[in-house]
Amino acid sequence: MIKQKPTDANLLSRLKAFSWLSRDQLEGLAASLEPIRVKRRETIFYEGEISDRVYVLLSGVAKLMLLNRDEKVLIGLVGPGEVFGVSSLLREGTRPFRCEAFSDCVVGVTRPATFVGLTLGVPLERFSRTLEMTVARWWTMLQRYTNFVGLSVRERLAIALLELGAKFGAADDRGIFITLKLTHADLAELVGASRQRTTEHLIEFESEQMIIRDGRRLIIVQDRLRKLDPNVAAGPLQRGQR
Amino acid sequence: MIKQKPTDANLLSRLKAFSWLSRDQLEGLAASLEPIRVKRRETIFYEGEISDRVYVLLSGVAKLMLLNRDEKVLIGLVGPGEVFGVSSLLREGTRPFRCEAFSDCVVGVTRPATFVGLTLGVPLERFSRTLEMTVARWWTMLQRYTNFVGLSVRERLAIALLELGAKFGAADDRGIFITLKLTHADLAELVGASRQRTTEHLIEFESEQMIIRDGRRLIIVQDRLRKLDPNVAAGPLQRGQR
DNA sequence: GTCAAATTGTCACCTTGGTGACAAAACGAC
DNA sequence: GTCGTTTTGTCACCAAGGTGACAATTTGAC
Repeated sequence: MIKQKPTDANLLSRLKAFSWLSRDQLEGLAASLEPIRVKRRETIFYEGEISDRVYVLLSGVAKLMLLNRDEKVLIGLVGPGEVFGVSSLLREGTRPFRCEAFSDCVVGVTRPATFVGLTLGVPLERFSRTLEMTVARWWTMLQRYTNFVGLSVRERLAIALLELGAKFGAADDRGIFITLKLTHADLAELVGASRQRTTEHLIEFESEQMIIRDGRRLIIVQDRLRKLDPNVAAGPLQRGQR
Repeated sequence: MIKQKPTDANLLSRLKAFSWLSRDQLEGLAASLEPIRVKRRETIFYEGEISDRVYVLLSGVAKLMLLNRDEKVLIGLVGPGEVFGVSSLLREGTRPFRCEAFSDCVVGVTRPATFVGLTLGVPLERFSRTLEMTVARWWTMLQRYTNFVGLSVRERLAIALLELGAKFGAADDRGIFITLKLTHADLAELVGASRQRTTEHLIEFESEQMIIRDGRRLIIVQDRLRKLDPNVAAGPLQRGQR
């Protein structure tokens, strides 16, 4: 990455995402953005890194991707004028995705607090909390779906059960008791599989003692199920991991 | 749905999502929330409806789902203390998902402007713009992934090409010219398919004149491709549609 | 308690799409 | 232009998982 001369407010004002900002705001933002050149194929940030910067793509195209188990999933392309690296606006702090330049890019970099202060005029903490309260679900669901790509029904089912346990579970001496009455069809919908396969996998899980069935309620044995979750099994993500 | 007596600030303060709010904020919010009882299986809102309310789940469990083509996809479960129906915080205005009570629920309903005013102390418009600038990508990607569930490679590829056209396309007399040099492998990653199948489908698309290949660049013929996109083909969503 | 409706358990069959393996073609660095 | 590297085009093979069809079981409404 190579530094460039400071960003110009006029340039920003031409990007539609910023058109609603006042002249003062544009100037403040332009001044705070540190412009950086990134060449094609170079990485802008890695998954697992601490996310303490927000980025504005000034020119070029970048791609967001996830390294799922061994294969990578392209999550989306970022075009000029888009703000990305937005996980830094949440308090929880690491990047879930990797971002790399798809073509040569110029990227403006700034600090989340500055960005939020300038555009909204509210302290970052307050904004983060509001985001967490409202749109964090999108975030969670997005990570869920992207993680699901390329996984087998067995794995997706294991993950779904763990999530249910985390959200609707009560500790029990045998594991985590799920306090919902879920039919196999519900579970199937949740993981995007057919009812029949879901039934079969549940029976399999039971025989492997990953779950216990108490009538129509489920008790999940976290430790065993977690072995099926590739994200957990692989350990925390680290920069440079292949 | 049946109305209930007004919500209590003490109840809210016990929900962890709201724990950071001041006593005053909690009281304001409690006063503005109109509590409604919803019985199991009843619908809280339909996809396609105008979204002009925010909801707080006070008790029970609700489910969010998408009606994809003929089959429904369960997107996620909402537990007590969660805020949902958050698309109303964006300016663009209809519900992408359907929400129904999974068990008997008590839901607090309020207006987005009131909600944002009380929690953030900023006008809704300003907040919406900021959301659109920052986290709208999550939203878009989430809709993308949920729509992908249950679709064939052919359909996913068609959708991806349309998206690329919308984002990186330039009008051309033959269709929309995609200004990126994408390899089949890139496209394959984007739709979650193997490179080989992607090649085959592209050839198929070409022979059906849904795309034109100009060297390694693509020109897409929107009208034809769109027939493959189940969301478009079905026409705009309407309440009560089966 | 009774009975219809919903849920679960099992199968056989068949489609979709992943994989590895190459050859042909196109590209790009020199 | 030349030559190694990418990318594209094609196949045959195989595994995962969807589907329809039932029987067995459980549930819940009355």
